[in-house]
Amino acid sequence: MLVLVPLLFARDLVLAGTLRTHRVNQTRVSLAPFVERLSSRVEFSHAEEDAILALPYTLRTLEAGEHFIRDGDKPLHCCLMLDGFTVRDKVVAGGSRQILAVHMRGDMVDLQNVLLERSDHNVQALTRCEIAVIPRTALEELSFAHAPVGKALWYETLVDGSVFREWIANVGQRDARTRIAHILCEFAIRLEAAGLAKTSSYELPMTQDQLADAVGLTPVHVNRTLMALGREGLIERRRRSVRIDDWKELARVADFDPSYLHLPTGSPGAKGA
Amino acid sequence: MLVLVPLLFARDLVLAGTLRTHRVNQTRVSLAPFVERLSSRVEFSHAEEDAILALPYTLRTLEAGEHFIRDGDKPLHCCLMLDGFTVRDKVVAGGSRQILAVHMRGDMVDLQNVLLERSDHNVQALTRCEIAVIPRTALEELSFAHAPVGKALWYETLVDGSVFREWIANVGQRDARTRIAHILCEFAIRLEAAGLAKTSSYELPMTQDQLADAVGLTPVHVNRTLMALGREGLIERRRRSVRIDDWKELARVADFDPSYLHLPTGSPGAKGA
DNA sequence: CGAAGGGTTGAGCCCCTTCAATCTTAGTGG
DNA sequence: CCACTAAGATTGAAGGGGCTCAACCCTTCG
Repeated sequence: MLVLVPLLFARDLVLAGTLRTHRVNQTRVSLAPFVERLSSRVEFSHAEEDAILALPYTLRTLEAGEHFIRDGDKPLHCCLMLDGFTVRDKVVAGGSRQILAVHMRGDMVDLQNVLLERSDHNVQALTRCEIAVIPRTALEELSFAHAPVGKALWYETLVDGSVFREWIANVGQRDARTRIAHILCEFAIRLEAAGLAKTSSYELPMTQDQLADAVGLTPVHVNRTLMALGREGLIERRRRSVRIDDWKELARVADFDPSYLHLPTGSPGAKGA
Repeated sequence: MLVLVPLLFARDLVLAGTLRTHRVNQTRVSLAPFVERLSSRVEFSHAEEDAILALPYTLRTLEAGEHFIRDGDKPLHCCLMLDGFTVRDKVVAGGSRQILAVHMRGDMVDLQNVLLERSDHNVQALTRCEIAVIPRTALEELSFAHAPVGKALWYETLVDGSVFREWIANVGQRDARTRIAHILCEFAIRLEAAGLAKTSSYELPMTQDQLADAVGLTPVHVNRTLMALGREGLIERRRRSVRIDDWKELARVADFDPSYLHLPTGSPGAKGA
């Protein structure tokens, strides 16, 4: 089931030529962003950094639309996003689906698999993705062998939970205009934090149908609302590309306060407050 | 700010007379249900159990409606529910609020405060509550000193996250009838798991206004929907008391599958599948 | 150049909201 | 024991935000 794809991963790394011959080196390079991400919140010793870099993993490419984990599976691994976008979703009776979270480079998807045996939702690739597949047992052992690593991973799952809470409020209480503006703001901040775009301008990683599933509206109404936001001069769009013309006003309309993202201090999230 | 209330706590304990003189004994008695809860998922040694029981804490009574933590606070403690009900909620622009979670005896509220510095939501008492207030530093130290304890607490927060995901799907995709039936089913299972009621009959811990805030509907529509569920013979109500006449049918209508609650095996959740 | 996926727009409808009134129940004080 | 009160539950009527259905358009790609 797991496929080694040694030549296709983190697109901005230029070490492809050496990968096949330097397996250890490949390992160190691929998980390095993971170490950086975790260490933005917890201080690591060199030994701990090395332990993270020594985690066993398999590189894998997912095609757009491919399901990686399905509701009810008992996954034996977690995946670290190296490139591309994935979503987590649930399908309810009647067949409609709710997107629960969108993940991008640097995110650890489904870290709850470290401890929860059975997955309660699907994980699907939005775009072609490169992921590092890490056995749950390795993550569990590492977490408890090195307390700071465990702390950092626990922290990640707590932030996950915080975003879920904001999403409950988003779909539960806000009208379409506010709801969509809010998710546009969230993407802006998170994409910039991940080094994938500037807050003022980015490529939306999803279609309007998918956006609709994320905010609990119909695609038709998402479209009308996006058009309206454009007409009001808050954003400009051309297909998937989004430009935020008036960040402050959009954030106001969106009722957006980035503190729920719990970004490390110094991140762009600060500007949104 | 923290008040010792030595005579009012876990109502089914009959040791009130000895509390003032046997501080150590009081401690052990009050956190015992906490040990039991955690050990349903992780195996503890005697030393670990003792370490949990030795956690410092303060007993406190909250009056109905009282806010315990507010959005933006930097809480230095977590609270273990000994009796009563609390909710976590967020208030959005415009003033409407979304209830994010309902907590009952045995639940550890706001365990994310162990690592996240700033609270992103409020915690409010629904009814009069007895809680054990535990310093976050004590929980953090314990978690990393005793890996199984850390594992159990991490587990608790992951289950929290799983419930949040289900709530996103609930408010995002389901119609009023399904949504309300779903939350009634969730309460039934959780109340029974907490030993507070039978699945077939329980006391709803909230008013229809509060229920409305939990499911993202108006109180008026919640009322109409409850009345309709009653007319259809799925439930019977008299004020807050709920009796489920046809569990299987209600669960079907609710699109309810309790696996998202990740209850320990052997819990009543099994029957809902 | 044709097909396919996704974006855009219109018309009509319905679920849920809003506003407002009435009813029920529990609690209080005389 | 009963009036009084307040909180919460219930019901009605009317309106609107978002849905459904369906058509059309635009871009990309083979």
